[in-house]
Parts: sequence; structure tokens; C-alpha cells
Amino acid sequence: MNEQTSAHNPVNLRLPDGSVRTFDGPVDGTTLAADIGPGLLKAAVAIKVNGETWDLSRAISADSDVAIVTKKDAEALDILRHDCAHIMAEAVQELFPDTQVTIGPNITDGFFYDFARDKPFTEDDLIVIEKRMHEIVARDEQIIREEWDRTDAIAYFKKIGELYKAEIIEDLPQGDTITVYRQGDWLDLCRGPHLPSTGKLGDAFKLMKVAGAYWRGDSKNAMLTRIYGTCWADKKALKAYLHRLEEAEKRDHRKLGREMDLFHLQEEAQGSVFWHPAGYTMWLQMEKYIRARLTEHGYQEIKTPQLLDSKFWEKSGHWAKFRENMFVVPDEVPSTDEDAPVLSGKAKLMALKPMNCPAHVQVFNQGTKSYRDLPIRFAEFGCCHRNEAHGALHGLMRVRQMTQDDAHIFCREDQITSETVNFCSLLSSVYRDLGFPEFKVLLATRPDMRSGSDESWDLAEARLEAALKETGLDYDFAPGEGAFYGPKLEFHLSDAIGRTWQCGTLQLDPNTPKVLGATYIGEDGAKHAPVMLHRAVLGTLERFLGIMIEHYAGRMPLWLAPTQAVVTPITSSADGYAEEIYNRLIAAGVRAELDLKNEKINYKVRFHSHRKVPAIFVVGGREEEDGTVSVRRLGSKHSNVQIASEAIDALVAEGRMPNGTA
RNA sequence: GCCGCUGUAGCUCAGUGGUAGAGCGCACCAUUGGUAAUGGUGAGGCCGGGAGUUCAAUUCUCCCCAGCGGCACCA
Repeated sequence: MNEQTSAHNPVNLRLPDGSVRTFDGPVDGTTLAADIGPGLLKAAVAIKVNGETWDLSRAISADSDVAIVTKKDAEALDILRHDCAHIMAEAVQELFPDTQVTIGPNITDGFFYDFARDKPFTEDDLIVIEKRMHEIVARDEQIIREEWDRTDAIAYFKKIGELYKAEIIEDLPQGDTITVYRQGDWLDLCRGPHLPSTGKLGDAFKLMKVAGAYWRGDSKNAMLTRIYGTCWADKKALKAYLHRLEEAEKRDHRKLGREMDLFHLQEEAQGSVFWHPAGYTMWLQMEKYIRARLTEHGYQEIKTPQLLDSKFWEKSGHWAKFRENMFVVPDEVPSTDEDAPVLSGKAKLMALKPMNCPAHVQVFNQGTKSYRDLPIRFAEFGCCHRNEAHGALHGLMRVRQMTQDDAHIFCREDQITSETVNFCSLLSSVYRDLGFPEFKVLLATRPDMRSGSDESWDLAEARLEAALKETGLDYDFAPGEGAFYGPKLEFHLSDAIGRTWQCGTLQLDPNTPKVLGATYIGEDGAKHAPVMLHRAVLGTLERFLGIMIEHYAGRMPLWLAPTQAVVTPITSSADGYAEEIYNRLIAAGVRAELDLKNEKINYKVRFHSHRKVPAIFVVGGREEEDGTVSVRRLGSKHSNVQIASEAIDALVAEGRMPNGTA
């Protein structure tokens, strides 16, 4: 496009309603909006030109399809947020001139900007910065787009001490137009588009938190100081967002874990969970359910050692590729001599298993396997230890001692597809049973650090993709995200508040069986290496239970609820009848409790509701006389009087474990 | 591991250079009630750990540790 020569040609702009407006020469979005009407001019934030979002101030010199973007449009939010980031950067540099800007992209629900500064920002600084941002909005500074020469731009940013910006420009592909946006006395390298002036941003923004972040996301680089913010089209949307955050906080499994007395963590065992009776009841129910589903899908459960010789891990490849995540234990009797060190440092090293796969190969390797034996599916609720970085630990979601619903399928190459299809069907029915009907699939390909030849990777990736196609599931790619021994499928489920979690995985591993000498006798009488499929549906019990707690906000489905029903009398005169109902519930296999506490019924209903007990059976003189119970279900404001035996039967029926047909 | 913030009773949190307080919970007493808090009394704390400054440190300084929010890593 040549704006110089087209200056004399008329420009026809077609609006979304199909009407066309003709201008004598190049025209910008502001002029167009003004031409259409003052209301639109006021609401305009940008303009779409042939599907591309432009600044309102940018001249359009050729015939185009155009649409004025207003705050109501979805793409406006991107512009507002990015402008908000710029205004924040301007405020920061006005207040703290010793700060360099780096990058400031939009993210879900907001934006951040990373700054380079000797002294990181604090929460207190945010208040001051936010105040200055409002002032910059009030100043209504015009935002001007400029195209700069690359060399000049680099020289300029170097001159003003913005070394990170200069580095960014140096790395931009040759031929890219370098654009700079000015607002008032401040300017920044940016692709745009932006609002015509800072005043258009409005006041629906808030700075959220400060954090450290590495330059270019690499832990070898300098630590920058990042400020997160959120920005919305209006105050109402901002308020709604903040409310959403509060609601998410209420579901926090760490908070609910304490309130519901499910588990705790303490510093002497950081990253390892102390499960309380209530929490472990959930665990056992989940384990029982998964075990049943695995058995039904032809898996055999095994149990393998925790502690294995480091020589073993050398052979499996973990010592080279995974050692920094492993807990190493010397095989030595510790010294009891007060003056001597406890350990000599010379002992043979053992390591706690970080994965179950090599041990499963050992079980496979016992005896001779025929091609007729395959596939062999070994499952284990394998307890693994990984030395996760301190900063990574997070409640149940990220722990150092974890139990996977792990299994390894040893199969022939011609069985890969059927095993993959079989697994995907198991996985989707489990997710449906557990309340997660929505999930996405990613095919993760070879990482930089890997074992095996490129040829074997080519083949493995092709095989896995072909098998995935057979399942009929939609999928995307996750380049470079594969395991070190093979490509994998990642299953990401969506929870009740729209977050996604990677839980399930299926990994195609042609390497480990070879490395550990696994073979079977083929139809041809020769030895062949089986293919190994590593797979998990939940991932880890710890994390999955954490996800379930947050997904259900603690209101677990009846079959998982630690206590399913509490029986409690109105007055102590009904204690005997309450106890009778309680005994009948227990006899029927219901996880029931009897609450004979000397409190009013209001108090007891409130107390057990807070504990998220799904059913409260209230009994008094009337119920005792009629052989009924008054059932109050969690979340309901009403109670329902039922014949005792019917109420018990109904609870038993509802509390049955899902079986994949749900 | 890196950056920042925080650490006081079982939980949620006040507070002070002169060794601590509330609400809930807990125990006991009274109360016997109809579906989200009955009233009273009481017990309960090495103020995260260690060093330093000070006549005196929970409070100020430094160093650890842990938790939290991110980053990096990741199930």
C-alpha cells in the first residue's frame, strides 16, 4: 500500500451494514466515526480494516471493508487492556525514572508489564501507581502512532537507557515495521493498536499484584519486577470479575481441606499430605472406583518397590534425565557416634522412585512372554517421590509424595491403536462419572532433552497420532512437550469455574522396554521389544482430589462425601429414636454420624451444613411416632419428611459409586 | 531455586520496646428447642526458629525456616 500516491484517489469504505461511504482521499477512523455520528465517535476505540484492527488515527488509503470497534465489542477489551498496560508503564516511569520497561502483554482477564529495576515494586507502590494512572487518564493524552527506522529506533532506545527495548527491536524480524506509540511525553515500542487518547480508557481497572518474573522466561536471566493488572469496559464488569475471584477463593481446596477436616500439611513433611479420616475416606472411595474401572478394562494391579539402587535408575535413563527431581538415600547404617557425621558419604546410593515405569518393566521381564500374552496391562497406585522445587509446592496440587493411578501397557506395535482407543474410552467415561464431561486433547511431541533416535521419534509420533485419529477425538499439538522417552497425549479437563487441568496422559514409549531389556517371543519365534504405553487417568490422587474439592466447592457427590448423613434429634427425648435411625443407616452401609449434642436444631443444621454433609436426618417426637425422618439436603432450604426405610433406601441408591454408564 | 509479602490461641485476626487480646471452636453449668449461631463460666500462647541492639524484644536489626502470590519447573 502506498499512501503517498493514493492520496488523490477517492477511498470507498464499506460499513458492516453494507452501506459505502466515499472520501476524497485517505481517511482515518476518527473522521469516519465522526462522519457517521457523534455518538459513535464518542464510543469508538479502534477500527477494523479488512478484518485487521487499526488505530482510529491511522489513515486508510485504499477501498476497504471497515467496522468501528466500540467498548461493547470483544476485541475492544484487548485494546483497553493493552492501553492500560501502557498507561501503567507511563505512570511507573514518571514515578520511578530509574525503571526500564520490557514487555507488557495481555493475559486472560487483564495484563501485566515487566519492569527492570534494582528495587522491586511492593504492594504499597501499586496504590501510588494506580493513582497516577487515573491522573494520566484524566489528562486525556493523545496517543500517536509513529513508524520508525529500525536503526534509529535501536539507537534511540539505547540512548535513553531502555536496553531491553533495544534488544527486543534487534530481535524483531527484518522487514517488520517498527512502530512507536507516544502518549504525552512518554513513548513505547508497540505493535498497537491503541486508543486515540488515554481518556478513553475510563476507570474500570485495578492493579492486582506484584511478582518476580525472569527476563524472557528463562531462569538464567535477570529477575524483573512484574505488575499484574485487570481492566474492563466498565465498572460493572470489573466488579463482576473481582467477585468471581472471591468465589474462586472460597473453593480453595486448602481452605476447604481445613474446614472439612480432610487433610493437613506441616513443615516437617513439606509437600507430603497428612490425610485425616474424612479426607482419606474420599481417597479410598476414589481408589476403589478407579480400581473397579481398571479391572473392568483388563488391567492387573501390582505393587513395586519404593527404593531402588541408583544403578537401576542409571540403566532406565532416569539418573541422567530426571536425577535432579529424585530423592537419593544412602544404603548405610547411620553412625550413632556423637562426634562422627551421621553418614560417611561413601555408601552405595539408592533412590526413591519418581516413576513406576522401570519397576513395571521388571515385573514384565519375569518369565518369558509370548506375543499371545500381549497386551499386558499392569496397574499400580504407585506412590512416587519427586523433589519438586520449594516454590512449586501448592497444597494438594503440587506435592512431593504423590500417588498416581498409573499403569503400563505392554503391547505389540499392531496393538497401539486399539489400546489407545480403549484407553480414551475409559478416560472419557471416568471423567464423565466424576463430573467433568468436557476435556481437550493435546498431542505433545519430542522435547529437546530426550532419549532415542530421531527415527524412533518420527515413528512414535506418527503411530500415536494415527491411533489418536482412530479415537475420533479432536486434538491440538503441544510441540516439545513430550516425555523424555516418548510422545504423549495430554488430557485437559475443564472444571466448574472454567479452569483447565492436565490430568490424564497416554505416553507412547518405544525406548524404555529396549533399554531395560523387555522382550516377547513373536510369531516368528524371534525376540521383539514390546511397546510400552504409560497412562494415567487422574494423574495423581492428591491433585485430582484437590481438583474435585474445588470443582464441587466441597459439596462432594454422595458416593465421595466423607460423611453422607448426620442423624440428630430436635430434643434429647428423641435421642433413642435418632440412635435407632443411625444404626439402620450404618447397617445399610451409609457413612452416617449421630449428633446428640445439646444444641438447638438451628445450630446443628448450620454446623453440619458448613461441614458440607449432604444429608441431615432430623428426628423429633413426630417422626418417632410416625416412623419417619425429616431429611434436609445440603443446599436446600427445606426439609422433606419421609418414611425412614424409604429415606435410607434412597440414600443408599444415590450413594452408589458410578460405574461408567452414568 | 528466583522475586515480593506474611508468620500472635485449634481457626480467622487485633495489638504493644515493660513477657498479650477478640470472635468462632473446645470444656463445664443452665437451658429441651422443629431446620443456617440459646445464655453463662472457664481452660488454652516459647507472639515461626536462631543471633544481635537494649536495663528490658512478641515489637527494632540480621540470618534461617515455613506459608502465600508469581516466575521457572510440572502430575
